[in-house]
Amino acid sequence: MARDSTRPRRATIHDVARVSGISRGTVSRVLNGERYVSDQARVAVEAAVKEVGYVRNTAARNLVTQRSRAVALVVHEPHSLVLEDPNIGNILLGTNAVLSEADYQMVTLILDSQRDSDRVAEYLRGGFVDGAIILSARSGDPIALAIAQLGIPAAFVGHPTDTPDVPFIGIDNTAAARGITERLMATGRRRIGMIAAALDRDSGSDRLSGFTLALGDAFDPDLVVRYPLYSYQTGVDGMRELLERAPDIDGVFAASDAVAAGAMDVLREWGRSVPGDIGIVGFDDSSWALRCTPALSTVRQPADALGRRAAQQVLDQLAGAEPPSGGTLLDTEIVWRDSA
Amino acid sequence: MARDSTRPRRATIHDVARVSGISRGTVSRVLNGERYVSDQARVAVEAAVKEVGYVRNTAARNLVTQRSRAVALVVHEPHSLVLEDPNIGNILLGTNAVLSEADYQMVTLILDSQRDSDRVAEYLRGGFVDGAIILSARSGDPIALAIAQLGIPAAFVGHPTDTPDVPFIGIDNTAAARGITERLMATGRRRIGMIAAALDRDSGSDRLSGFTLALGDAFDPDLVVRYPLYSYQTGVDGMRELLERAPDIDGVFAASDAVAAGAMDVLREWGRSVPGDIGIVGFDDSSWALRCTPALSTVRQPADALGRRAAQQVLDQLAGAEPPSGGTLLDTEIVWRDSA
DNA sequence: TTGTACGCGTTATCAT
DNA sequence: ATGATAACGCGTACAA
Repeated sequence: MARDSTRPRRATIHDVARVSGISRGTVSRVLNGERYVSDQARVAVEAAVKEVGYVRNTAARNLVTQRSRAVALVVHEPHSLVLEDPNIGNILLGTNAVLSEADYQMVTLILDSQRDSDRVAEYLRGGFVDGAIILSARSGDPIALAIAQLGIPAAFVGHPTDTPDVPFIGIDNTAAARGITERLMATGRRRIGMIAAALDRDSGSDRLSGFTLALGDAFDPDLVVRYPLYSYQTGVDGMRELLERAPDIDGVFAASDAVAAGAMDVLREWGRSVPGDIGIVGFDDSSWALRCTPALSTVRQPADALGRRAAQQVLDQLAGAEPPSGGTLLDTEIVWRDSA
Repeated sequence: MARDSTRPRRATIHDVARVSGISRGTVSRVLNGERYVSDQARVAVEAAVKEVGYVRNTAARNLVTQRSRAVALVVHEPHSLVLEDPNIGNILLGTNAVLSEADYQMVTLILDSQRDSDRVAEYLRGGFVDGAIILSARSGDPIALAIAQLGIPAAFVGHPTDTPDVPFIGIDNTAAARGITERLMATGRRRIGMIAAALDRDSGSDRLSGFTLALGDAFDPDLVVRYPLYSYQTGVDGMRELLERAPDIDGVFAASDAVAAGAMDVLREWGRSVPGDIGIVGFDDSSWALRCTPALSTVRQPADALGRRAAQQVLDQLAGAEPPSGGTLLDTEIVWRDSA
């Protein structure tokens, strides 16, 4: 196809060389601030650059230098979840902070459909990025596959079950869930239920495991309800279901703060006081937690640190370090407030 | 720098040609599914591709085809705002949907510091994207400058004041704010205040203008408090300030739903009933609105549509259309619930 | 239908 | 210190 003739062609090094009467090689050297260029040449080149309005084509440069100084952040969440999950934003900011500090460009790729999936895989293969960080990959993820096959430096945030080769940064959801459930038990509750969510991901199923472990013999499967998403609506529906199944329930572990918020609104509606009649705890320590009345007891997840560590992991590999065989688990912290 | 010798070199068309015994030109044709290739050649090439594990270097292809099939979405929000603003996620999803449909890759660039700003400008200039969509650019934005200087197809979401050349998609904040304020006045309130925010952006200052216009002679500057961010905390602080200044206040226009939520929590704390003692309205119709008790009356902003239209605008320009000289304003809608 | 050769815009090597 | 010239990986006009 012929070049689009409506917009003027971008100036190239060629043009600068022609106008300044200096060879391309020297022009390139000036542009990159290398030594061994005369002041005379430098001045002439700089003038020519201004005259023709030259801006470097980084894509072409990358072709020859074989690197792009860009790292992809792949966000693999369907639709609304991107909006509801408070951790994503913090992970993203943490990642960006570290990459930015190292003068790498973070390129965020959002997956919202199968079609996106294929295109993102193509993008990753295309040589536009030197490495990748993947958020919450699912089982059989084509992206994870592309990464593995391509062998570029990468790290997962979260713990994908079926891609053992790539390092990951996560938290110990099981231990954290167990911890806060035990704390809830210690307040003297006898009938404790859980609103579980996102069981197709390690975070969701691990939180349920932790809950089960904590209760031990006291575990009653009827007191667990399961929903696909970590959402406010899940809390609303889940709490209603629990109250109908077991009107005598006196404690609830919600799989996330948003879920807990939904549950608390239902409790108010039903005239159950918190923490008087029912104690409730959440997970994430997101902005939801402080908005609840009473303020929510929950687990603090170091989302920002997760992003930072994942980014650092990729940077290390870029610098030549071997990727660690296993993963890294960051510490969580119980934040005890007034809801239990 | 010598090629990194630790990782094996990626296979190229060259390798495929060598292994299959077919020329590079024909290999390229097979790869692009062009006509005029014999089945024999096609089969041989496909076998060789598998054998050497060839994947196309899209970056190199872009260099010769002079386009990337990627569009940048530049999110220019400091830190926490990315997390709090519910519109951003929806705009982002709308944009991605349209670009994805047209088989364009959306590349999201997050700006969180001055350093990011320079690097993103460099990225935009680098030839990695065919166009750009800019969210909430500020005055004197270096990104907006780079866009204008570069002359690539672009569109703003929101209405930057000092970059007149680039088309924008927005809403009429002034009219919408005026509309909901008038509606609030119609409920019989006499002392109406506003918690204004983000006055450094058109959305913030326009909402204040609309409020002022609606009140007309009844406008009392003492009943307006100003804060930098559209946040829950702004609502908390702002409502306290208003109550201290004017204990007899009976109506509040909050600059966003998050602000309104903060304000309502303070009102509860102070023992003022909503809507009994005080009527309150917000802006955005985000998830905050339904979480408030009572449910918040607010202005619905078509965030998803904003993203879609901006993307379409860029695609049109990419297809050769002239950028419209002015901007496009999408309709808002008052959603009247129970808080006023 | 296929192969050859050139160009995309840049950096890197090697003389000079 | 500088200028030719060869890559980088790919598409494509042209010739065959």
